[in-house]
Amino acid sequence: MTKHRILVVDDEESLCEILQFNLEVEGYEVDTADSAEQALAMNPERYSLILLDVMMGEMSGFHMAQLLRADPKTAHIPIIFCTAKDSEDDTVAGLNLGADDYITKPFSVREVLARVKSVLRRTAAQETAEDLLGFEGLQLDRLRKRCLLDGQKVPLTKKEFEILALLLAHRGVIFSRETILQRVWSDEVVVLDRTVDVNITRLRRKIGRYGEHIVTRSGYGYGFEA
Amino acid sequence: MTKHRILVVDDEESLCEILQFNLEVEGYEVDTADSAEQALAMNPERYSLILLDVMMGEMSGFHMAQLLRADPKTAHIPIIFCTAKDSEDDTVAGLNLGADDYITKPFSVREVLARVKSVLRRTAAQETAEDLLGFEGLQLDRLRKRCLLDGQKVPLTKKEFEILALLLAHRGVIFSRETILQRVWSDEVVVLDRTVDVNITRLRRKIGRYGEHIVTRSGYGYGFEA
DNA sequence: TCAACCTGTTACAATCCCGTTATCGAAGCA
DNA sequence: TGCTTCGATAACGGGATTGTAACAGGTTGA
Repeated sequence: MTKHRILVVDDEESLCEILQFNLEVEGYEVDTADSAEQALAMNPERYSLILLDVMMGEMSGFHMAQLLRADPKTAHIPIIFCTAKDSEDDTVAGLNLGADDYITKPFSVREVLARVKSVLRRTAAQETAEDLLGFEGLQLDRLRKRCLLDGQKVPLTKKEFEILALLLAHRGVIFSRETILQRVWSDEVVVLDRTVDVNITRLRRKIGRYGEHIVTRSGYGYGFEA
Repeated sequence: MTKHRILVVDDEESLCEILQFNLEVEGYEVDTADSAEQALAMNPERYSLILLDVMMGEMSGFHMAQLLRADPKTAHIPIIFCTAKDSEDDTVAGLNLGADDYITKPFSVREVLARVKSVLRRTAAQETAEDLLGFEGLQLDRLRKRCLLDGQKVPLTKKEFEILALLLAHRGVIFSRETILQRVWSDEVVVLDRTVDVNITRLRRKIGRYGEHIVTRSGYGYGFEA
């Protein structure tokens, strides 16, 4: 398991530092931003968790969360809200924007660490929860890293397997090449987006008649359709 | 959303009780059976999910799954297998019987809950499409980048899709060509505003009788009207 | 060490998207 | 009727997008 990267967004600099220090002690890689604008400018898609202050200067944390959710590159990233207010309205609104948890200020460092750990564990569990992905005679077993076509083993390479798993786990959804690169390749690796094309071609050929279920939406990307 | 009913089939009574208790805490309605025969006798078609032990007395879980799949009344019900063995043969056979997931014993209660939730979400998600934009028999699915006319797929190009999405999202509003160019094309790209006309024409033709709902306001622009 | 395999890049062909242009019709106005 | 303006539409073609074969560097394993 690679190190988790966490982005802390709060306009109180001292708070950012405290959180950064403590999270880094726990073994996370941490960056901080003191405004939503700054945070959005530093490639939020690279992080596996975002700690977000609700009350900030220009742009509120809620608004930023909305933007993150609207972009397919960042829509899946878990968000923990920090809020000083404990009015129900705020909380409810925040949760509907896809917050995965929230903490009310003032909070103890211990509390934050617990929430972070819990959210990361939960989302990690979700991603591996569906070990079996299938469509008719096509079965993916994520535990055994194996693909079966009508009960017959089909040797997929790692990349092919991961791409098919991604598409199959979100049947119907169209993923851009960029998103596929980000989710299947790690963030650090830089490859051309045409690489995705080539892997899709190889994948299509290997899964026989299900190849045509991997559809191309010109200008958008690829998806798995029934 | 009505409460989900879950049937737990396992010959270990204590295990049944533990699962029943925990699933009920999570808000599910749960019944248990200690044999495949008993389970089949209690109208399995009433359940939305079946948790099935592979190794049981007379009839194996696999065999029971086969029977469930053979009956159209129960063929659609998702099944999660519980198995102590992890031999390859068992798994392969299980997959072909249409298991939606499997868990190997010993398992934690947390793990079971996660799988149940995940499988139910997946099967439910297939029915309720998100991100839908529609007017009567005309549907736009933004995630799938797809347009349906009376349930029939209509192949729209990217530009056509984006324009229709814009108009449909703001029904009744008249957009100037300039605004449409700004929103659908990016700001950098420079094209003649007559280009919009042409794309509108192509779009109108493709969406059949709904073409006339895209109205022209001479001197102003275009909009979607009921 | 060699062979087999994985995988990113490149090149080229095929497709089709879509911007431009030209022509025509409709509406408004004198 | 003649003129002008605006929009509809057909047709063309350049260029963007995609599919795919081939190649090469890297890795793995015997």
